[in-house]
Amino acid sequence: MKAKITLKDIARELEVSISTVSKALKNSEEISRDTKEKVQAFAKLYNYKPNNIAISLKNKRTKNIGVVIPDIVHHFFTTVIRGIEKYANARGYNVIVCLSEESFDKEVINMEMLANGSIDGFIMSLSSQTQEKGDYNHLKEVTEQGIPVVLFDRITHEVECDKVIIDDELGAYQATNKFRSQGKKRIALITTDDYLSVSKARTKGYWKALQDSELEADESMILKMPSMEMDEQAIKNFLNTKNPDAVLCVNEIFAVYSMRLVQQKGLRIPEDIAFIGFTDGVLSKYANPSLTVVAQHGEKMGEVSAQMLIDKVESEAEEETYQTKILEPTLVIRDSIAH
Amino acid sequence: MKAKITLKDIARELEVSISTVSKALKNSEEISRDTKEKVQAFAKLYNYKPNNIAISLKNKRTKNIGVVIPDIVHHFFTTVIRGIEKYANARGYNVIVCLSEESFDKEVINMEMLANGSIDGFIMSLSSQTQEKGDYNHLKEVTEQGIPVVLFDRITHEVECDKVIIDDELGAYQATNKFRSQGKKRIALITTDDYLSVSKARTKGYWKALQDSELEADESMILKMPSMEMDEQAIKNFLNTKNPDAVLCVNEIFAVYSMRLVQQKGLRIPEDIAFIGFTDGVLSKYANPSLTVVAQHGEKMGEVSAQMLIDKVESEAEEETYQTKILEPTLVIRDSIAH
DNA sequence: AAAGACAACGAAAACGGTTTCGTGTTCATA
DNA sequence: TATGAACACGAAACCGTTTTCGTTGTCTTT
Repeated sequence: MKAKITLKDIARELEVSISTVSKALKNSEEISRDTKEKVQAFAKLYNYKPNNIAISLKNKRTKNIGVVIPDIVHHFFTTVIRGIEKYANARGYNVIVCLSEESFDKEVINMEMLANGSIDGFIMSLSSQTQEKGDYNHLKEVTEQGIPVVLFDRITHEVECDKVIIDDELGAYQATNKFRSQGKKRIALITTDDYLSVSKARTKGYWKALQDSELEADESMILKMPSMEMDEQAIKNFLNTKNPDAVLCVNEIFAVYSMRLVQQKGLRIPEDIAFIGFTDGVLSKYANPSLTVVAQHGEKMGEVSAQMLIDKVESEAEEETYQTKILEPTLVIRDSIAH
Repeated sequence: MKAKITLKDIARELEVSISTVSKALKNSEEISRDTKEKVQAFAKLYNYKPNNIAISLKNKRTKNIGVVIPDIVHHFFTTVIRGIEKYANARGYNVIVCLSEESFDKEVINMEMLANGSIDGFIMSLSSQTQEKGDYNHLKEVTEQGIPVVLFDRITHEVECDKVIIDDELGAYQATNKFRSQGKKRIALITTDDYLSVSKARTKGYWKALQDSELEADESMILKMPSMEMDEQAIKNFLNTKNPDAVLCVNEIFAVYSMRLVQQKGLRIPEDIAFIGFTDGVLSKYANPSLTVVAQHGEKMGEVSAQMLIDKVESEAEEETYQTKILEPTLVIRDSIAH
């Protein structure tokens, strides 16, 4: 086992000072050609690499960014991470991932762990419990310390920071209109409870589309699930009693499961009943029939978030200006609707 | 914006030395009751938290572990990360995720980035390019520096380190036997090229099961895809010409896609043709029919890997003993086979 | 009263770098 | 020959901790 070599080691071997070595390796003009060559050759030979921690301590920059998300076994978040990772890596940053598992406490603990020097900034999406509770003090504390934060997807307006969302309302609006334009009359919505900012926006878009049309918007055509978990029975009852001819679902799973249910009843998709979901994941692509979805462009969202964060981290100016970027969703047409 | 407070700040305010503050906060016996109370109260009031970076530099422990995987938009890897994260977090460690994107170069760069003090150890799964190339010098260098490494799933025996795998051969063997016991005669395998260690093992298990039976093992019943990407045409041709009555696939996607193909031909699943895949992801669960799979227990794998790594990191002893843990796969029976 | 024991604290080194500010040569210039 | 650049390098501070090793002052002991 050969341990890492340090500046001190090189200095001792070459009988020069540590400062000389440091400067020589940075090709400083102060150091003579001779010495520089000697030092650089030696460093290369012994594969010298500066210690990241020491550098971090010195310039108070870790080149790490903390990502705190509710769940990772979820296609959307996964693609966001990929986007963040790709962009951050290209700019020399590493990504520390922490999972809140939809728990407020875990979110707080994770942030505290990272906020003590481990990272230069946060990219986060709020846990459902946090959104339900409406307590954002942990976020405020961090921003007050001067640590930049970018919130994406599941955000709050109570914290002043940069934000990246997709226009969920627009996505739902367009999807609902798509149904209308295809002559669907009984358009249902399967969603989760309103405390999730995204579900709320989607419900709003759905509602608006109906109100903007000749169709009557009917509260009872909306099924609100208490959590992200599937309640199969609830969906079954809903579909049986409401008999919709089109269903908008706030995620893939609700949609795919619903499609199976109606297929078992002998209905044809999309002729008798059409489906649109949210999130363009594997499930949509390989479902039978393949599912039309409102794509959220998670990877793009990750990239944009990372860019905003790193730009802020690296900007000297202490401007207190925050922006919210709104990404446009797009409808990915597949076989669960007519086309 | 209130910046973080340091030991020095407390010392100045309270007119004691830095060492006294440090000791007081650690409840050292050296310090008088009075002083301790004063310091602790002050620290609490100003929400003092020690700087992680400084501590890392001091004791040469970062409490970070580096995870380098080929891809994150892949259910199996995602569950592994979750397992790692949960376990590591419980022991006070953070997880830095890097993606190699199946590229050898990226894998090398990522490891070098992290190996200079950023992490205490690695958990990795090799990129396909690395396995194809067979070049493991970057791993050897790291282990020679005394940085512990745990390899999982996509491993190599050329590097001395801890390893965690599932018994892929056994999984394929059992799946194939399942088909046999249900009277299937023409059992096909859809896999990827052999350089992926897991595919190789699965092919071996499949082959062994056939050789152990009265059925003849036939090379032409194996379709090897050149990469992880779907080649839809190749699968179509294969199924049409070979007419299997059972198909084992090394992942979910091949299986789900194949099921759709044969359904379009009017075949019934599982009566006419049965399917088993690998990886117990969302796709299997929500496919129509739902897919029987060899579950790989990714989360468990992550936990075990993290435990092995952290144990090694925290063990003083420089034992040079490495172990390979083999997890048992289990068959998750769903509707794509008779039951 | 001298000696040791002990309590309570501070100085300083160390972790591994970066950077500012000397300092001692050498050389050209007036 | 005295002056002053220019050059090449080193000393030391600094980032925020931990920890060892003094150094005081007080108290007990003989």
